[in-house]
Amino acid sequence: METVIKELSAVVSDAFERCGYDRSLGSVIVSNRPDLCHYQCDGAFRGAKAYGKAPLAIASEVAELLKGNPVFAEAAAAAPGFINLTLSDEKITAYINEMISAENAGIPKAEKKETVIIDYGGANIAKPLHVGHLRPHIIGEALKRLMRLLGYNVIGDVHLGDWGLQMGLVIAELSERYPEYSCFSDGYREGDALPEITAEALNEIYPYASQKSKTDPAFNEKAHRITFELQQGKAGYVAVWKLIRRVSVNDFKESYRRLNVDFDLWYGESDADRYVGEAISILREKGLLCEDGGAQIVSVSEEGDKAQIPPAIIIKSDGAINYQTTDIATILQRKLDFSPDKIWYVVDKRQELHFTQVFRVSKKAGIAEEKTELAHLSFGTMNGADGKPYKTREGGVMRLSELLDNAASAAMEKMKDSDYAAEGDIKKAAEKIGVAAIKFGDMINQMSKDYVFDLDKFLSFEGKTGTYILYTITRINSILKKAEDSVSGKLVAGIYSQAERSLMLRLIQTADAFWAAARDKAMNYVCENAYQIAAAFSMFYHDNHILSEADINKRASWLNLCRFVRSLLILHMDVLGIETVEAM
RNA sequence: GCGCCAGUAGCUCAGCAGGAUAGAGCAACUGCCUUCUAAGCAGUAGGCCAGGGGUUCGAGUCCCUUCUGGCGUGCCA
Repeated sequence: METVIKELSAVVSDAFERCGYDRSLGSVIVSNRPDLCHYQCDGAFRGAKAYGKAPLAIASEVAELLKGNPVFAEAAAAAPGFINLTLSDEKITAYINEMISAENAGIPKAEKKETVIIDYGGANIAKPLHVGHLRPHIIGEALKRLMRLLGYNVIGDVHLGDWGLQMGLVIAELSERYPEYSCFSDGYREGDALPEITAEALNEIYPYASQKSKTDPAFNEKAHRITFELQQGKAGYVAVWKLIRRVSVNDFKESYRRLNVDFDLWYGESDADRYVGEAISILREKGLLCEDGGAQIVSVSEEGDKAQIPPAIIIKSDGAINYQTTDIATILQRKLDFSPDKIWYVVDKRQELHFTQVFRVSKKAGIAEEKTELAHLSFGTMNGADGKPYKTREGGVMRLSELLDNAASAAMEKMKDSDYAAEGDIKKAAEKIGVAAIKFGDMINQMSKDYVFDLDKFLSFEGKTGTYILYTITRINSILKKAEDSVSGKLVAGIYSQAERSLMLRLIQTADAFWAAARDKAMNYVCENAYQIAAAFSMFYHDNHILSEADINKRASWLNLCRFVRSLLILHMDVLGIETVEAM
């Protein structure tokens, strides 16, 4: 299937061409005057100058040709030069019938099955997940699902932050607390006992060590040395590091399970370590590497830069590598393993300069091929109601698990009054509703902007929320359950009401919304489309009583429409990585 | 200082390659449950799209500029 916009654009472009105009003028958009028409074309304005004609004259000529087409109930030129297109009920119905019988609601797939690596998550293993980790995980997961649905070969990599100074800091602190363990000395042998480490302990140790390094130069020096020695493979440090990594990742996985987030690759910065040597040799061979103040750097300034961009530091003066180096080595690794067409990084916008440096070095050195798209999909900060980075009431950083608990218990509270939720499933459903509220509430915002995270707003479960979508689905479930006649998934028979028509017009925009989301890497389009469908359904539901409908055909048609709306909403939620509930 | 990003209703945000009358949710006010879940539906009110200049037949959208805010700015990640 083709999306409606593509299909209509082709029809209108043909008409422009037959009238002697350039077919590029025939692009169609969804009407912004739904009172006048469903879709519109503004090409006559653009053609007016080139052809020396009034826009309205061109529009009229083209509209005249479109009039006979059964796709349209009406195709008319409107002053000062719009072409207004109203679809016929037959066309709307036929399109939806096609969607119903097609795979994935007929959303077309990409022409080429390109490989896309999405690097998202990126949590630092030195400490547990906090609310700041929410965005990269859920947005990355949703993008992965969207691109996969659209026919791309998508690889999600968690890319843990596990190879930098933060590890040196934690190990240095542990060595001072547990000096008796051999892993902190040269005498470590494989199998020697290691200190007990829990995620809870890391939550305290890392901030403590980080603070200490700022006031205690000797400790700071030690942490840097340990970082270097770890990267050199010193056995005791590697053993402790592996333990920390295991403990943290296990802890992360619990939150990932709750968030419905999963990865194809559980790599970290450390996994690029074996490519660091080769990456550095390439930089050296190409003559890009130079020494500066004891460090090995690569200059990245280019003609046309508005400001001097600082060089990438490949080897620090203390001998250790930093995360620019591991990110460059990771690009090399990915090229060798997957030869990706695109690598997308879902990372905080504050790292923009870092990625500019990494991308430039990689392209200059040929570590990334010229045709490979390297993109930093930056997201904004999650702020509290005061406009500053989100904190708990006590001023601390809220753990991600705590946030999820809060959302689940608020949903639980609400479910208690429900007559519908099955007793045993309430807890499960409440958890899903809480997660849906959080994820939808986040992703409906344009990702690059900072946004205000208002917990109460998410937990109110009213209005334009994930809960609204889930609620709409449960209402449909309820109808379908009560409709004893098992209507086969056959076709919609006709259009009986305005609310129904509006709903159907929303449904047919889905493929365009998904493709626009992929084009702009904007999951908020998918959220918005889901909301619009649910809202249109609610109106239809309110205006038409389905189960008491006496006309057999009408009733069957409506039930099928309900069934399709449900599956389409579930498809939206699935792309967003949000699970739905049977009843609530 | 320089660079990047943002500024749309009281609040939180949309506005998907410049199109016709700028939309939604919340909050406020009015209605609607003896028929499918009221976590809903319908309605009222609320805007010099930060200010100024430009490009265009047409600007919230593009360009310049001022103001305000956030972030970044060579050995943290």
